[in-house]
Formats: sequence, structure tokens, C-alpha cells
Amino acid sequence: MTIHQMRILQKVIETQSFSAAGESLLLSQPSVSAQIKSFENSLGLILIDRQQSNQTNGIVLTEEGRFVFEAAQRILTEWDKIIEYSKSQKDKITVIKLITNSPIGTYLLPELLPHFNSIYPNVKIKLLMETNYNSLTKLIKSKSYDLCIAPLLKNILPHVNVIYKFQIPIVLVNALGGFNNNNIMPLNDLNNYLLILPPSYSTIREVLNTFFAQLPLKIKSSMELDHAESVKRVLLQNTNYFGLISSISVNNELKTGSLQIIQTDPPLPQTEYIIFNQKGKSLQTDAIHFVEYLKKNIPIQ
Amino acid sequence: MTIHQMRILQKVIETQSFSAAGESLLLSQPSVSAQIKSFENSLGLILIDRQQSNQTNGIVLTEEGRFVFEAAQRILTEWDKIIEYSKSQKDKITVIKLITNSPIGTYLLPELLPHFNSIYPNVKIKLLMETNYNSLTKLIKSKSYDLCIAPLLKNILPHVNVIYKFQIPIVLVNALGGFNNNNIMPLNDLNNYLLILPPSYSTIREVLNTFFAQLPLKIKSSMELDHAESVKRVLLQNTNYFGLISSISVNNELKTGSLQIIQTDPPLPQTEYIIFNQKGKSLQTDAIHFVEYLKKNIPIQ
DNA sequence: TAAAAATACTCCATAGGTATTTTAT
DNA sequence: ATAAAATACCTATGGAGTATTTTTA
Repeated sequence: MTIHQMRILQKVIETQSFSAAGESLLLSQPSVSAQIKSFENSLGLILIDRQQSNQTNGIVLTEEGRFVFEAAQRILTEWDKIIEYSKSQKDKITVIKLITNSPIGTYLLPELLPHFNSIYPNVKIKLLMETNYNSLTKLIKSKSYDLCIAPLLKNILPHVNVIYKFQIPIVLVNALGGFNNNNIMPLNDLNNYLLILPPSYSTIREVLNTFFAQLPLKIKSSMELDHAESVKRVLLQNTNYFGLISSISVNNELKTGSLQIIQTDPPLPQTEYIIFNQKGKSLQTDAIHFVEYLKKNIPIQ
Repeated sequence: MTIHQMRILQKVIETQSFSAAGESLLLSQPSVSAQIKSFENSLGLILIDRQQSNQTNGIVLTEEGRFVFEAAQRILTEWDKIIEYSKSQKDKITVIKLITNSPIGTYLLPELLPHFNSIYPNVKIKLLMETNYNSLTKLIKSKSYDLCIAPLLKNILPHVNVIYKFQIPIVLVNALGGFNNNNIMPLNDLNNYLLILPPSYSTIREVLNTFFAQLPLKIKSSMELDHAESVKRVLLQNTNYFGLISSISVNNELKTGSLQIIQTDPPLPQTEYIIFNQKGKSLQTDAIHFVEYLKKNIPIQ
């Protein structure tokens, strides 16, 4: 007994013909015969009275066939409700309110979103980007979001469901020719160079602050800029400058070779990112799809 | 989407575990995973929130999963009703009231019924045998039967649904040695021999009466007996006697060779048997099974 | 590190097809 | 004679298995 067999039985009764039912369901007549017979055998009952059918020029259910047919009708009705529901859900345009920080929102998502939207055209990602560490924390606590991609911030874990973790390196870069990148730079030497840190109060700056707080080393930014784009522009125009920056912000420059990574000793930290939603809330299907997509497509170094 | 997938989903929710559901349904855990995933893909929905599930140590449905699950529950309930119904029908002992005449009831059915009953142990064939032609006709018109196997009697066709037709030859026989059976006997010579006809008013006698009424030939029984068994006893004990008899009544004797068939010119008629039930009534499943069985197992000459 | 779920793969049962036969009008 | 259903036989999809990897507590 299968749903398919029920649907075939229904169509056979409706059309009063095995052949017509097959035509309507895009099946051959022998397939219809076989399925009806298999249906009957699986129950050990005879559903269609071939004898009566012959005499009346139509399909006649047996008494047992009527019972099974009635129940099958109810099953098919419920079945169709599920189909209809799934279609309506798929057609529905859903909005995912996504909070993130500057590197993710400026560099990572613009690369991924067009492709994601081509797969899930009915999902709109409403992006709210917040560079400032404190503002981002406040936003998260305000609970007006569906999903958030951010560095693992202090004191937010009690408020969130962590869904996925990934790391993005922080790298020391400068323009090609400004440093022999076969050498490893001792971090202690950093203060001998012109150094640009990420914007004050940014999430990446916070990560760096925490990192350097553990070391007997104080570093200062030689220039305070408000955005990674400004940092990159300065670095590219002046090979004397070195920058500490999230690797995804300089992905393109590293590829083209206009900026280079300089290894340090000890090595620089990674930014521990988490994808999360509000504690206790469940994700919508589309948000799950989006997270699955991110898991597969975030480049992990 | 299949019922099987719904049942698996149901068990996964019930046991709160893929592995446990598999164990309970005698499936491997990977099969459960695959079916749930296939279920989700077929709908384009995500039914189980793996994320939440991980955090709560249990299986958590998404909102969409809840809708589908509820409908699936209703479907499975109806499904189980059908299963239960089919079991109850199969366990039910059914009685088929079967009317037939002497040759079928005495010689054919006793050979077939034990085998049929071994296949369908819950079907009881209540056999009502009626030799007399008029009594048989009355019984049929009284409508207190489920099924009847009888020669095509006059004036009963309006009262019955004919389900199946078959022929049983009427044969001229005598004991081995009484006649050179390489010869063909002209029917006109019949009156020169000692001849025993089937019992008066029996169905076979009626068929013969109708047959001979068409010919310019009157035949008489040299001995009136009440049953084929009596006829056969006389024939076997006295090679001078010839008998006109339904071939199934002498099946065993022909096999052992104690009686032989004598060809006639013109040939003797066949008895046109019909299997039928009451006009307008539909057959019960078990009666259909019985008829199907007869169709396959009645020896057709 | 242990338990559960996901993944990769192989195999076989069954639904589907075409060609043909049987049945019924 | 024709039209519908049943039968026979072949093919291919997908569901089940085992082995393995991944994930998370």
C-alpha cells in the first residue's frame, strides 16, 4: 500500500477506466493495472469488482474497496494540504534580519549574497552592519534580529544560541616592497614601524586589544582611520605603513599581490566568529538554509 | 514524500532520536537520516531544527515541521485504520453459500475444495447440491445463495450475473471390451444397445433431452437410476450396458481405463456450465477469490 | 572520547516501460 | 473487430545496507 497506489485508485474511480487513469497520471495502462493489483495484494483484499465492472461498463468497488477508498480520499486530502502548504511556504518571500560587523558585511557577504539569492530567490537578507563594538552588543541584546554574524563578544553568550563558529585571521600587511616578506617580524618590533590599527571601538580592534593585553607590549596606531577602506588606501600609497587588519578585508589585495602578509612572532590571533540567533528562538527554514550556505561557503583558512 | 517517511518522522519525534527510531523500525540509522532528508528535500522545507536539537538534546521540529507532522499524524491514523480493517477482514471467517448440481458437487468440488481451503483457511464453502432440475431452478430463484455453478438452465438468465462459463462434455461410455472403441458409433444405433441415461429430471438429462429433441431420434433409458454412482456400478459389472454421462462423473474410471469413451456421430453435446451469482449483487472478496480459483483449476477439455 | 548523525558507496527490489495476449462487447 | 485490461519481460531508480567521517557533549 502506497500513497501512489491510492492516487491511482482515486483516478481509476474518477475516470471509471484503467487506461484513462493512466493517461491522466502519465502512466501506462499496465502500470495502473499492476499498481491496483499490488494495492489489493498488499491488503489481501479485492478493491475492484472486475465482474461487476465488466457488466456495468464502469469500475465498481467492492464493499471492502469502498472502505479503503473512503479512507484513501481522506489521506489524499491531507496529503494535498501538505503539498499546498509546502508550495505556499516556498513562494513566500521571507526576510532575514542579519546583523554583522564591518569586515563581514563589507567584504564577505557582498561576495556570497548574489549567489545565495540565485539559489533562494525568495529570501531577502536585510543587512544591518555595525562597526562599533558597543553598539553591536547593544543591538544583539535588543533582540530585533533573526541572525547575527559577529566576533565572539564578551557577555553575549547568555543571550544567544551559537549555531556555527569559524575563524578569520588578523594579518599584518604592507604594500609590496615595504618589507622583505621572507623575514618573520618579531611583534616587539612593531612599534619601530608606522602602524595602522583597525578603527577604534571596532570588533577587530577589541580582539587585538585583548590579545595585546596578554603580552608585555603596548602598541599604538600611528593613524586613526574609520574604515578598512581608508586603511588600505594609506597602505597602498605609502610602503612605510604597516596595517593590522582582518584578512577578509584585504582578500582582493592579497590575491592581486598589491599587499603582502608579514608573518609575526608570536603569530597574530584569529578572530573567533560566531553565527547565532536569539536564545530560545528557533530558526526559520530560510535562515537555516542561509546558515547551511554560509557553512559551506565561508572560506576557512 | 512517502508514508514511510512520515512513519519515520513520527518515530523520530516519538523517540527523540534518529538511531532509536531506526532501531524501533528495524532500519539503520543512516537510512533514517536519508529518509528524513529526502522528506525535507521533496517538500523544500526543513522539518527538524538540527541546531535547536543539538542544544536541547532532543529532536526539535521547525514551525513548518510541526505543520507537516500534524498532517502526517492524521494520515498515519487513517493509514492504520486501513491496515486494521484489512486484517479484520482477512481474519473474519466467511461462508459462501454455493449451489450446484450433482456432477460438480460430487466429483469436481471434492477434488478442489481441500486445496482451496489450504490457501484460504477462513473461507467456508457451504455446499447445497441439488440433482433435480426443477428444484435447482427454484433454489436459484429463491435467492438464498451467494454463488451457483450449474448448467445454463432455461429462464434463469434474467435472475443472475454470469461470471464465468465452461463446458463439460457428455460422453458415451462402457466397460472395457464391450465395444471396439476404434469404431465411431452412429447415434442412430444407440437404441440397439442397453443404454442408461442420467437420472430423470437431472440437469444432465435435461441437456440430453434438449439435444435429442433436435434430432429425428428418440432414445430410452433401459434402466432408471438415481445417481451417477449407480450408473457406473452397473456399467462396470455388465459390459453390455452403455451409459450417457457427464465426463467429470467418470473421470477416475477413464483414467484407470475401467471405462472407455466411445465416439459418436454426430458427437454428443457439451454441458454449458455457468458460474453466477444473484443479479445486481456484488461478490464478496472471498467469493471472488473462489471464482478466480475455479477459473484456474477447472479442467477444461 | 564516546555517542549520535551525516556522508560515501554498493546492491537489490520494485515501479515503470514496451510488446503481447486475453477478455468482453 | 475493437477496445480495455491482464500478463510477460526488461530496465533503471531509489531505498537499504555497511563502513566511515564528522560533530558535539
